Amino acid sequence: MAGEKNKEKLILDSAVALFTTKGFQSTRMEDVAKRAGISKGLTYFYYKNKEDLFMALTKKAFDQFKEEFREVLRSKGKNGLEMITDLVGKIVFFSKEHPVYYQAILHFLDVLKKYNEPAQRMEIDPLILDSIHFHKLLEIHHEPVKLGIQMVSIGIKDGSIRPELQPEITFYTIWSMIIGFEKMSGPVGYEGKEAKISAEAWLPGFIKLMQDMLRGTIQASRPAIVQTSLF
Amino acid sequence: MAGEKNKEKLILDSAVALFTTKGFQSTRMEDVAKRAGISKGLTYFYYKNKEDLFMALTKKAFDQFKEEFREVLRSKGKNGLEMITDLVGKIVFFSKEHPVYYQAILHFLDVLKKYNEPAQRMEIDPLILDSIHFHKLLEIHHEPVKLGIQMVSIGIKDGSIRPELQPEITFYTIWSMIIGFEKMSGPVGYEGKEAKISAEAWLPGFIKLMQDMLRGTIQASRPAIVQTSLF
Amino acid sequence: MAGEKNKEKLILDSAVALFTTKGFQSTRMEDVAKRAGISKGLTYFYYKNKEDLFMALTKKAFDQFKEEFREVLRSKGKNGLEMITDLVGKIVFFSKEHPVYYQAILHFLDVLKKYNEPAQRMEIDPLILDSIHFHKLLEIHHEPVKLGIQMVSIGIKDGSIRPELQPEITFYTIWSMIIGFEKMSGPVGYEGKEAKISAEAWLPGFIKLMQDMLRGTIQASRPAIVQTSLF
Amino acid sequence: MAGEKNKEKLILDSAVALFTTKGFQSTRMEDVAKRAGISKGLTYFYYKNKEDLFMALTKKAFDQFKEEFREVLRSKGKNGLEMITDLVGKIVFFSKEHPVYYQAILHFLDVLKKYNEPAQRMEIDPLILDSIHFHKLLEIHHEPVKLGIQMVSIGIKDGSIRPELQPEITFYTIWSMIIGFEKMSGPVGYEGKEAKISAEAWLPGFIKLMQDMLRGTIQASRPAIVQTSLF
DNA sequence: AATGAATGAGTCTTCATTCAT
DNA sequence: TATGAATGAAGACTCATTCAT
Repeated sequence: MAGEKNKEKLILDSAVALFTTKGFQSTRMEDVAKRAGISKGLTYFYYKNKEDLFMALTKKAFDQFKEEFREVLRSKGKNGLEMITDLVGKIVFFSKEHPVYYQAILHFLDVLKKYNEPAQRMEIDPLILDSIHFHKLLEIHHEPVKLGIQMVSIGIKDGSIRPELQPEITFYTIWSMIIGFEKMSGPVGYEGKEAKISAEAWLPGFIKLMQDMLRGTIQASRPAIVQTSLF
Repeated sequence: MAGEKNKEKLILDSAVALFTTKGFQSTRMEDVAKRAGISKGLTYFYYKNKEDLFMALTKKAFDQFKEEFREVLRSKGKNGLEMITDLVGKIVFFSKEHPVYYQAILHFLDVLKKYNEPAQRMEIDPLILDSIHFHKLLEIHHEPVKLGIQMVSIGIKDGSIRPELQPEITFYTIWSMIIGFEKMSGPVGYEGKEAKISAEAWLPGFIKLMQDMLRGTIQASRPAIVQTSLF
Repeated sequence: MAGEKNKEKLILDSAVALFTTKGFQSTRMEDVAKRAGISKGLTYFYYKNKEDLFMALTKKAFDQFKEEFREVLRSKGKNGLEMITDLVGKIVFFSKEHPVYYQAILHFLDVLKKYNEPAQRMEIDPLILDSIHFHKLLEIHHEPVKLGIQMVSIGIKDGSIRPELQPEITFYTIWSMIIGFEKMSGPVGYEGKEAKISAEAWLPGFIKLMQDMLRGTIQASRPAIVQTSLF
Repeated sequence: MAGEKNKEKLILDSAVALFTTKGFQSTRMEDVAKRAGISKGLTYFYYKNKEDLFMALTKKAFDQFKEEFREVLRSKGKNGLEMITDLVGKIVFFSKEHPVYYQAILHFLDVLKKYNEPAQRMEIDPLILDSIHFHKLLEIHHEPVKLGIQMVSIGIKDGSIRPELQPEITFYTIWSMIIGFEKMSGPVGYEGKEAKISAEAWLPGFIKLMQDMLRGTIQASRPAIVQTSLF
């Protein structure tokens, strides 16, 4: 039937939903199948095993993630610094909207770290190394980064970012900041005796610091560019 | 006998060693016991269950982590910015020397995020919530951060850090950068066709960017303070 | 194939055999599976857990038990007192032929006692309360009793049982006697210095006493109705 | 110190309390020790193992049980039937006051049944056969019964019980009834759709039936002797 | 493509019991 | 007598994966 989603996608969507609430480990393949409205066996027809399914999900996460970068690049009338600022907002939003995708990306970075260190490569689950989706990821994982670097380059050209900065190093640093920001929203949100700031209060300050870092001069007169539309 | 370590510590050390090579999931309690030279049962005498053992390990990780912060604060003759710079180096080093401790800390941040979000608190493994060590962690996890904030304050006072910065926000942002830096050392190290920089090449640039962010003015004449002794 | 028993029944039969010789506690699920000629996992496919399996067995015990009552009621040409007498013989026989079924029934009565006492309901193993078979048992456990009460009513109508007796109280009392009789066959059979009677010698006297109780008059001329065919 | 109960008794009391609420299986030796205020090891000094402890408890149960019989026999001015009636009330009360003692007695009867059947003797837990208390029980378990038989004999002599009854068979039958009565209070108490009588309503009818059985003639004019003081 | 019964390796955890002190 | 750390056998249960149909 025309209106019927293909099974492969059905399974993936089911996995996303379940991984979101129960996590990868605690989600059973049987439940993935049940939620997708198919049999357990069929799941294994489309995905070799649980890890393969997760790698497929990770691949989709990267595709979606890259799309966020593309959208920023497509936006007209913005300088490089504004693009980067937009991007930060988009990624923070992305991590809230698609927590599983975001976690999958982080997980892939961990695997990649081991993969790039010959001594640790053997510690990676063989099922992951087997997955065709993992190998696709090895090919494409840098694409979002490439787009990000492009934004920094644009910023340097249009003067919104300090000319002496190296685009690669700069963008990697920006992404680092973002990744860490997400991790830190746990302790920051703690309403206990000693917590001073909340996650919401932190974001503008965080973005401003990043902008200062990129601009290199303190421009108190010109307020920091902060998205508020997203939250 | 004087040379005899107490069993509790023996177990913890064994767990650290095994978690390092095999990971938490793949490590069997039986192996932890075996490596510690004791019986399986005794492991459960000292730690309620595997999660409790991991929480104890996490507690130790935080203690050790805090010690790194303390050491930096103790060092005489350094201004705030230098302290922060030292700290970054120390943490990067710490994550390499004690990867399990570092991972345990990151894992705790994830749990904490859920813990602080009432809707997600129930998604946390009950065994974790049961652990006395988890509750100790809730009490002390902010201590390293507090010391870090202190460093920023010192930097502001001694003029090495821009006076208009808010210490809390600033330090959280710094820590974010560091956490992200570690995560990103995976893709960065990728020697594939498109990778431009290596992790080693990134660190100095990363630190310089951070310093620029904190100093707020570009001081081309005065080179960035970069530890090289650590690597 | 026609001759192939379904697995569910195979497991139950295996459990009956093993519980008979080793008891519930000492029987391992793995052995149940092995004896049934299947894998351990399949056992858990059909029965949630060991308690669930035992409840399923108990359900079957009640069904079988009820069948004994039905058979007595179906027998033509017997008055109520003769029916009751038959029933006693059948139950005594049943307890010898299917000791596990009999024990399961007694065990269920113990659980039921707790279940009916709100303060003790929480002392029941949660796995039992979870079992769907337990809830079926709650629905049907009174059915054999109902048939027994019917027999007493028949006896009252046909004059073989004293008219002033209340059927419910009377039948419950009869069943009590039977249950106790089984329990007591232990000490009675003791061939030690002080034991006076054996279980075999007791049964006829036991039945006669019961009949006297029901008839209410001593009819020395008419001998007591005792099954001898069963033993 | 004079006021200090001896440890042996302390342990036994602790066991009684714990077995009452959690049952034998679910009670851990450690908890028995803790509640007794002593160490786990000492428990094993006084009792060889858990089964031995339980057999000691059973022995105490029989002693106490026998005391109930003695009290009835000591009471002056009662005929045999009245004594039996008193006894029933006392036992029913005993089972409520000391549920663990009562269960221990029933459990012993089950073991005894196996013990008396050579083919099943090997199915008995060897630890039970090892227990010195078990062997004491083999010596004394018939004592309460002996006293009960005595009561029936008295009843026959004083004319309150039918002369043609055999004391042994008769008393065993009475005890059977009582044991069964206790078991049946579970289903009887069920307030569901089909339950006709409650446990409280049943007891008087039960006692009357027993009395009718013993007396052998219906004496409508002389009301049944029913204890009410106990409930 | 699709099903779901069947498999069995994998592990945590409990607890009665012992023994050095 | 008394302690409590230490042992280790025992067993329930899960779940990814397979395969006959």
